[in-house]
Amino acid sequence: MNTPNFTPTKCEACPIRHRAVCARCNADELVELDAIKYYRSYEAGQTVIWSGDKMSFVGSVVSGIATLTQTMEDGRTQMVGLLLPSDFVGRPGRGGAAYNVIATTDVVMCCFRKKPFEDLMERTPHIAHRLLEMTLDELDAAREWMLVLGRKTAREKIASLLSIIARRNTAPTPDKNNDIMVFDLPLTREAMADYLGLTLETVSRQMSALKRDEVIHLDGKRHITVPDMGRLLEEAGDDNDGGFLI
Amino acid sequence: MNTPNFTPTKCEACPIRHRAVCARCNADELVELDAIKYYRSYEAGQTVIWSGDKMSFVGSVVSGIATLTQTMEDGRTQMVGLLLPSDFVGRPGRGGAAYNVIATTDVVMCCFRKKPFEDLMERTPHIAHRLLEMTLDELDAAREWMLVLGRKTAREKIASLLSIIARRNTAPTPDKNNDIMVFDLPLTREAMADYLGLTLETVSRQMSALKRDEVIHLDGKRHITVPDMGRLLEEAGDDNDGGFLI
DNA sequence: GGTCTCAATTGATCTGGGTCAAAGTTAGTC
DNA sequence: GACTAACTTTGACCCAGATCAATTGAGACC
Repeated sequence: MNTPNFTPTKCEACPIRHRAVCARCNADELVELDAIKYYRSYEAGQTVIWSGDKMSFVGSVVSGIATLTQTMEDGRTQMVGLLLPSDFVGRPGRGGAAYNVIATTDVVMCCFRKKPFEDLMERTPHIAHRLLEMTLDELDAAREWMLVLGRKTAREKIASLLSIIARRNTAPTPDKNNDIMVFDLPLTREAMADYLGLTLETVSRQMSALKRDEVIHLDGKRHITVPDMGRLLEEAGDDNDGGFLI
Repeated sequence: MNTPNFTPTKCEACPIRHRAVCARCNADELVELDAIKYYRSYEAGQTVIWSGDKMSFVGSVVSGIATLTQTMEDGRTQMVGLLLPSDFVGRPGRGGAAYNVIATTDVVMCCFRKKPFEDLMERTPHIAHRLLEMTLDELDAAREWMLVLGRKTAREKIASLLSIIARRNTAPTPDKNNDIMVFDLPLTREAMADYLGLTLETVSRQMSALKRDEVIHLDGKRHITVPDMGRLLEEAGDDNDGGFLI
């Protein structure tokens, strides 16, 4: 696990400043970034980028949640990434998109036109370094997920997903050693299934089972309370500190 | 798919020169790299790096084959990467290793002490860029593999693995449109199973089935002939150009 | 309130791949 | 050539999760 040391700047709206670029950036870089920056909005369900399309921008999620998915001709789909606020989208130096990017909720993105961004990256090593950092994080996440997909049972998969979302979604609980976590599930059962390589029925059944066994509490379909994070991690199969995803 | 444009230099033994660094590197960089470079050998079966250990070097595979694996407490293991000659190992800027690296055959690695390499990277943007390129390639490969693990059948998984190895292993066939491919499988059935999220029995059965259906020919246990690559790709479920892994 | 729609649950049944077990190959090594 | 030991194949059986199908919410809108 790797927590970037960045010094937050004044611009709250644009995460790329904080996370993608600003580890040690200087005023000039910020001015340049501001000059090529703009915003885009997408509605829930809308496709942000189609796999294979050429991408004209890179950027990061400001608010909302998007997913990266791959699809086979016969319709089987696998989610390969989850984009939460402050996550970076785009592949500097690459022509086309490799996956579908789909807005799960309404999404606002902070974008930079690709060419100017790449030029800026060429001139400012900090940006390239920060991007390498982030890409290594994503690679770790993807490989962690390969273990989930290849070797875990349905119940373990669900627990793994919940613990990842809990970790990313919860404001640090005032509670002592954040045993308790409360959050809203940003995904439908079908989306969860696509992430986990399961069917939505299996997801539903395992959610019910975890609820029955009091590993989680469900309030409505989406609002979740985890009374004991340690227990959830056990269920996920990574007893230790493990399981850090995207 | 992304084929790096590198201009080969004189040093045949050290792939990092050619692939990791030398897209547009200059003489100074080469001299510096030479100064901090050394070689290591590992026997088949030997563990190169344990997950969690701090890594003192980065480098690349010169000869032989190694694997990246993750393991759960109860012994379930998932291979998350395959390292063939010229592949890069190590995570500049990161402290510890995230996976076990295991030599499948005898392996020779060309290594650079980590700190000097990072210092060099700091000074020479080309290296950081090249590393970003490579990491993006690995990320694509990992995500492609997530689709394989999450959504493909056993038969499709085997076909996917074989087509990847064929693509990486075969010298370009003199044959017209390289329909035919011949290569040696560098993995045991168990290693294949760990890569594909299957058991070795299932791998064996599916190999036999592909042989029976004449998708492949087996000569001994390891020497494989693919009479029609198009057919194999169909079996893998990626009809188009698809399936490019590591 | 009713009703339309879409997400989610639950049940019944089926099956691909896992598990357990035995037998066959191959490459060393003495 | 016989003896190991490690790898591989094949068979018989089982079960976790898929599939097919019906039911139950929970908003949103009139």
